[in-house]
Formats: sequence, structure tokens, C-alpha cells
Amino acid sequence: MAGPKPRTFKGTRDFTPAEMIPRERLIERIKRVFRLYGFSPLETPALEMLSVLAGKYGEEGDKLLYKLDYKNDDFSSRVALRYDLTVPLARVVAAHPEWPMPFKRYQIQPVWRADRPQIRQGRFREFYQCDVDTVGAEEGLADAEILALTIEMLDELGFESGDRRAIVQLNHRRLLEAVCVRCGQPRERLADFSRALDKIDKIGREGVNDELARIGITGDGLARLDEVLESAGPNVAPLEVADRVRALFPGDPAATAGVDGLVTILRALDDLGAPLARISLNPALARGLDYYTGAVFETVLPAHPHIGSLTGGGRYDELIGLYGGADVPATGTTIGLDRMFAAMEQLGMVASAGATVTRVLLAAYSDEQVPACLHAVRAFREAGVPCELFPKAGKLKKPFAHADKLNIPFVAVIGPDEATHPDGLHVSLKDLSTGAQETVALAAAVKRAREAVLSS
RNA sequence: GUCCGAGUAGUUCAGCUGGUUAGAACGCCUGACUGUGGCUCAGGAGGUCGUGGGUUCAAAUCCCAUCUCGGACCCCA
Repeated sequence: MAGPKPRTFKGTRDFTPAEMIPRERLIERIKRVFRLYGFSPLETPALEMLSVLAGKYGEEGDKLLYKLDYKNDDFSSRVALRYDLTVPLARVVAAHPEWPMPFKRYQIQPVWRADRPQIRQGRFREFYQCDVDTVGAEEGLADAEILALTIEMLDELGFESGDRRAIVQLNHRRLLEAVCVRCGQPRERLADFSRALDKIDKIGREGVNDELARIGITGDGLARLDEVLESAGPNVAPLEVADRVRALFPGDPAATAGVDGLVTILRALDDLGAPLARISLNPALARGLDYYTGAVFETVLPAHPHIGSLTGGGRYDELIGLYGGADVPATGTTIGLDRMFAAMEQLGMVASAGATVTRVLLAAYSDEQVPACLHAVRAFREAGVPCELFPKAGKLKKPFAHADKLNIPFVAVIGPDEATHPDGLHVSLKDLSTGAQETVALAAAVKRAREAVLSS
């Protein structure tokens, strides 16, 4: 008679109150920055027509789509769980050519990938993305704004210095294309080439050489790649890197377009007051998704390479046009909420908040005091203090132990003495962190609890 | 998709080369404390040792299969 095991599907998980409380706080902080930059909320369905998603992410991405066959064999009715939030955005925008441009939206929703989960890396099959995108603006300010916002958010969350310091890496698809050609490869090999190059942080220059050898780049090609990689370095300012790279490609249209794009973005970033020291122009950065056409960026924690990128994005000027209308330029980034949260947990940046939002637990000494307790509960709630009555009167040990376990800061007891106090209803308010307890009028107790709640 | 490692109380694990009733810590419940948590102390509940098969007088322990979980690749948030 054993029922099914109460487990979640591989790579998915429940979020307990103890996890949701800091998680919601994190989401609020991210949203606040999004709104500050003028992005408005959008939501789209979890399910998309398969035809909308297929072929947008590259070979790997297509394999990772969760496909559903809800009417057998009818291909036109096939649907899939969304893989990211960018492609759904492109669909929405393509469906509304009348919308005023630029269109700036943020979107915080789960996405699904049929991946092999790896918890320590903050990698799941169901995870939340927080996307911000600007549609209808050419390369430049819009991209700079996305990056400025990214840095501002990272700093606000505490990824500013020491081993928590996050770096935003920046590159450009056109430049990558030029580098590929420079190494003697046809443009068609760009995907293989970039994939190999992108691993440089993980497997080092030697490893990259091995990979490149496999696609036929050796000797001279490697030397020409070296010149490009040497122009960047951990302590070289991004604009300096841009100058050096430009000098390596005189008259090359792709490289010039790429470098020009990057320089425009960097100048705008500087004008926006963003710290350029947090930007690293990395000619090896590739990013996997097919739809990027211009600048690409991602955030890494140099001190914690195993965690993977915290954010990732780029410009995709040709994606929206795939839905039949005109091309509309667009750029944006994704904040990986779960990866961010995993990083914050591993770096001790998440304060354990306890498993409840309740701040005051009312306890009745006996059933006679329950009405007085309910009266008090109402008073706390009217003052904005989250509060509840322990449902069983008597045995004060129970509510106290309960409050202790859930980290509720205050217990308010009402017994015969408090209920029949000559100066009106009193409560005995105990601060569980200090153990201090005093019997005061209800209004005074509410005031004290309110002050404590506001200051935390 | 490829390659490793692990599955024993609610949780984290111990249990050596097979040998009586399978243990610890933490957690949980009760009491010491008939108006009060955390600390201490005394009790208590809780396990078909992932599942199926095999070897053996005897299997948590050895072998095979299977499922699940974790890690490294690949890729990505």
C-alpha cells in the first residue's frame, strides 16, 4: 500500500519558507534596479508553440528543449516548455509591430532545460531567469544601460570586492568572426572556433590549442590568435584593449564594426557613471546561443570558477525578424536567479531569516484568554506587525518552543493577570533573543514590536 | 549524450577483509519545570540496510542487474 515516493522531478525543487523568504527579498532588490532603469514588467506563458522555439538556440539548445506532444502526431500542435525568456519576448514583439519603440521590459519567470543538473554549479532543469531587454534601439546606449544596470545590481547584492568581486566580461560577435578568419578559418567554423576559445578560463591556453588543433588551427593560426589574446589582460583597461585589438585588424570591416560597437558601449557606460574597472574586454568570450549578432556579455566570479556565469546576454538584431516581420534590433541580459542564489549561499551572503514571516506569536494561558488574544492579534496586525495566535491554549512551553524553532522574535502571553489588569488589557511581551520580558499595556507592546520590525 | 562515485533512522554518517537482537550525532516526542523557548539531565518513538536476483550454513557487508542521487565532461543561467 505504499504510495508514490514524495519526490520532485530530477533537477527541480521545492522552495521552503526558509528559502523563499530570502529569495523573495533578492527578487525585490533585482526588480527595484530594473524599474529604476525604466524597464516594465512582462510575463509570457510557460508553454510555447514548438515552432516558435525550435531552431533559435543552436544545436545544443534544441536538444535541451522539453517537448510536449499534446495531440498525437499533429506536428502543428506541438508545444514546448520555454527555454529562455528572450525568444518569447521576440515573439511578443513580432506580434505587436505597432508598439512604440524602444520597448523596455523585465521578466522574472522560470525556464526549463532538459539538462544534466549540477547543484553545486547552481544548475537545474527548472530555474528562474530575470531578464531585462531593450527592443528597438541600435547598438550603443541600450547595451551600455544593460551593463550599467548589471553592475549596479551586482554591487547592491554584495558582489563588489574581495573573493565576491564579480566581473562583467564583454566581447563582440563581429570581432570574434574577424578573429576566426584571422586564424585561417572560414566563417562557417565560427561556432566550433568560439566554443573552443571560450573555454580558455577553464582549460587554459594549452587546452584551447588542443581543441583548436582538432578543427585544423595550428602553428601560424595559433600565433595570430596569440596576438589578439595578448592585447587583453586582467589589468588592461577595456578601452585600451579595444585600441590594441583595432590595431591588429587594419581595414578589416568585421573587426572594425565589432570594436566600434564596443567602444561606443564603453564610452556610454563611462558617461552613465558605471565603473569601467568592473568591465573586462575579453576577446575569447563567445556565449553559446546562436541568436547573438553583436555585443555579448556575461558575469563571472573570478575567485569561484566552478559556479559558472551569474548573468549572460547580448545583442540579437536578427531574432525578431525570424517571425516574419522586419528585423528589429534588440539587446538584453539574463540574471540567473538560482545561480546567483547558489553563489550567495556558498559565499555566506544569505542571512538565515528563519522559517516564518511572523514577528509576534500570541499565546493564551487558557481558553478564557483566547478572545483577548484575538483582540491583541488584530492590534498587532493593524500596526503592520505580522502576527499569529498559537492555536492551542495552555502549556506555554509549546508556543515558546514553537517560536524558538521558527525564529519568531517575540512571544506575547495573555493570562488572567494580563486580561484583567486594572489599566486595561495588558500583554507579557518577551523578546526571545535577549530573554527580557515585561508586562505592558497592549498599545505599548504593539509599539515596541512595530519598532523592532521596522528596524530589521 | 560520455566517464566516475554513492545509496544504512527525519538528516549527516559509522558499521574493517561476510558471523548473534544494525549504531552514533543532530532532529523529533515525553518528563525534570502545573504561566515561558534556547542550556543541562532522564526516558521514548523511529530502519523490509534503494529495489530485484545470485553466491553462502550465514549478506548492510561479496557478485550481477535495475532504479535513484551526487560529481567531472559537453553545454549553459
